[in-house]
Amino acid sequence: MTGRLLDVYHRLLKHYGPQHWWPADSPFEVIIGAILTQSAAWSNVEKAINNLKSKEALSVAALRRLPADELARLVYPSGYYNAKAAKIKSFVDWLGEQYDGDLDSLFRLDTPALRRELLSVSGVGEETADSIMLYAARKPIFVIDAYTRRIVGRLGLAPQVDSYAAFQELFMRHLLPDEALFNEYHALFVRHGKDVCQKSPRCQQCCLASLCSLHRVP
DNA sequence: GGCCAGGACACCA
DNA sequence: TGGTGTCATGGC
Repeated sequence: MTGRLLDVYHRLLKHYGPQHWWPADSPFEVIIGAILTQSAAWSNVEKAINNLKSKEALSVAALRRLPADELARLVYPSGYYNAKAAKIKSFVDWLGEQYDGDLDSLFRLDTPALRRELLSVSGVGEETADSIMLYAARKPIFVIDAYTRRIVGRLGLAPQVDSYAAFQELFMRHLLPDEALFNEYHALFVRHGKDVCQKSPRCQQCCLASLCSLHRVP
């Protein structure tokens, strides 16, 4: 399995090149982006983040001061704006109260403790927590998203149990814990998912077509 | 006009 | 425990 997973990775990397993830100027911006991108197109998240930057609201202190309705207005383009404003509020209030607003002290926790802590925050689920750990705290943990599940499924590599943990285990068990590898691999899955696998007919020309179960003789 | 996008959570059986 | 509804804008 290790060889197959690395083969897929190298094919994607060769085809698309490095993705330079996460597209953000700071670890804190990664976190806000991770919340805003929940079930949203990244182009819409960029608009919301630019709104926050233009109001100089992209900091723990500024977001804690900002009234919820005003925050909702700024993140409006990313959709679910009331829900996402509440999630951002819950995160920055929690970070302020528990860690004095200091991300470095949060990120000093070991990986299991950090994951538990992040999951305790309302609005932070498994994918968001893992995205924060990989792309903001730079911990070697594999992020699973809808694209990853879809592509892994088409490759015929999906685990028996259809759960986040089972998909994550597939990568964590068979790959060495390598933050740079996990960073690039997940970014490539997303790139490939956007680029090709949303449109299954085009998958015949995609760089993974020869591995894909859609094109194997049953 | 319909579908989907780098999910999470409450609720119900 | 697993399925379903809700939250909602913007691009194609």
